[in-house]
Amino acid sequence: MASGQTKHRIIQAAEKLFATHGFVRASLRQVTELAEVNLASVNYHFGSKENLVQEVFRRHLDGLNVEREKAFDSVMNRSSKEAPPSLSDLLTAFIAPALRLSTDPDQGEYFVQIVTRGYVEYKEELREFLAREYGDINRRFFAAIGQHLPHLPPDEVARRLDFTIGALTYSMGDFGMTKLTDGVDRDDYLDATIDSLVRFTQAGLIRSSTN
Amino acid sequence: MASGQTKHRIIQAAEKLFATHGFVRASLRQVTELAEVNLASVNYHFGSKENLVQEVFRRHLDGLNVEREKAFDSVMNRSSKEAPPSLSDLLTAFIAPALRLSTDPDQGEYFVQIVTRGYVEYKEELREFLAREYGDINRRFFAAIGQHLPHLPPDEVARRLDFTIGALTYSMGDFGMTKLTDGVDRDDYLDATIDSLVRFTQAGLIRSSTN
DNA sequence: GTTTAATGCCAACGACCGTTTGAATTGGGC
DNA sequence: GCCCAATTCAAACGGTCGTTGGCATTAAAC
Repeated sequence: MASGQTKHRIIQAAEKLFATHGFVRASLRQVTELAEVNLASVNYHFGSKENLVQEVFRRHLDGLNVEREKAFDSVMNRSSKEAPPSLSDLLTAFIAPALRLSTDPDQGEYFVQIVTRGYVEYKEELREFLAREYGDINRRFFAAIGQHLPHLPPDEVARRLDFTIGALTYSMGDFGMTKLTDGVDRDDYLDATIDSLVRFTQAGLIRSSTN
Repeated sequence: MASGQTKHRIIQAAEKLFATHGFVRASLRQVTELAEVNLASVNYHFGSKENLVQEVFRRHLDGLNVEREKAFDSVMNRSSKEAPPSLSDLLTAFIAPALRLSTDPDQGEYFVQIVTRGYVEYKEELREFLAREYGDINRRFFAAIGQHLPHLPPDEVARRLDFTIGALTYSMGDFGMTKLTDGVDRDDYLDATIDSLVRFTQAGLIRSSTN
């Protein structure tokens, strides 16, 4: 078998089983059986199960990170000091890559479940990892969004951003689950969800001070 | 040891370990060691680890369910056909019990993590369980909230309710984590978060159709 | 064709798991 | 004090786990 083939087969099988059964429940015997490779090859190619786990969900998170950077840069490049990006554009850039990736049948069939599992099963470690790898782009997004809420105290801005992230995160999981009904185009439904979520969070962010 | 003592000690220890290490990772040996009871007593009192797991997170979910029922009934009883409950009151009734429970140092120190773990590790089973046990109160909430959005198509209402649940769910986890800063009273911060979330979701629900 | 390093494979190891067994211990009812 | 049911306990069982060691196979280098 050509080099790299085995590694790839293992990762593919691991993604599927980790997503459906969790990192702990899914055993290397199940993974290697699904991948149709020898049991020992996991430790040969990855060193340990722990390393395989890390490689699996790092791959997905890296993908999302790249897309988010692209979306942010694209929005900022289209704007200027005189005409800063609209809140709607910023939110779309923040939301769309995540929702898109979570429904991409090639890249992210198991993306959401992988991240969710990782977040729950490796709570502290993943939290640090996210802060380290995502901290930058998130801070830039939040700074840009925060400029649309100059009248609010910082902790209230932080709270509303948390609500925004929460709505997005839940949508990713729920969408992947999936409420797509027959006869509705996948991309159409995705676009409708993105649009709906952008409007929802925008209204929540700027208008939640009224009664 | 008085009867019931052992059972209680096991549940207490199990809650802590299940929350911090997950249902799979936390072994009965760890649980019984922390509880300072004999290993076999788990199977004696609960029959199996699976039963213990179910009892642990059922206890929390039951508690939340009761609080939610109370809050819903309270809001509805204060209203009439001529003066239906306001959206703000409905959202408060929907949100407050969950956030309160998730920050109650006695009842819910591990509540959020328990539910999150359960949701991830027992995906399908917990989903059915939630639909069976919570379906009723949730449907009643959604019906009452939906009456404030009569102009919207049902699937758009459903989406916005998902966003609402997402913001709440995320807040529960994040709040418990916790961003409470020194010198700020716990209840004050909780009330501020409830208020902020109610306003955020209210704005998102009724005003997200504008640009 | 021979050498050599990389990779695949089989079998086994020790560790930990949930569960069960059967005997010891407890404590209330008589 | 004795009985009996409930509970606790130490020990072990069978099974699965991640990992490893040693040997077979491959394929590129010379």
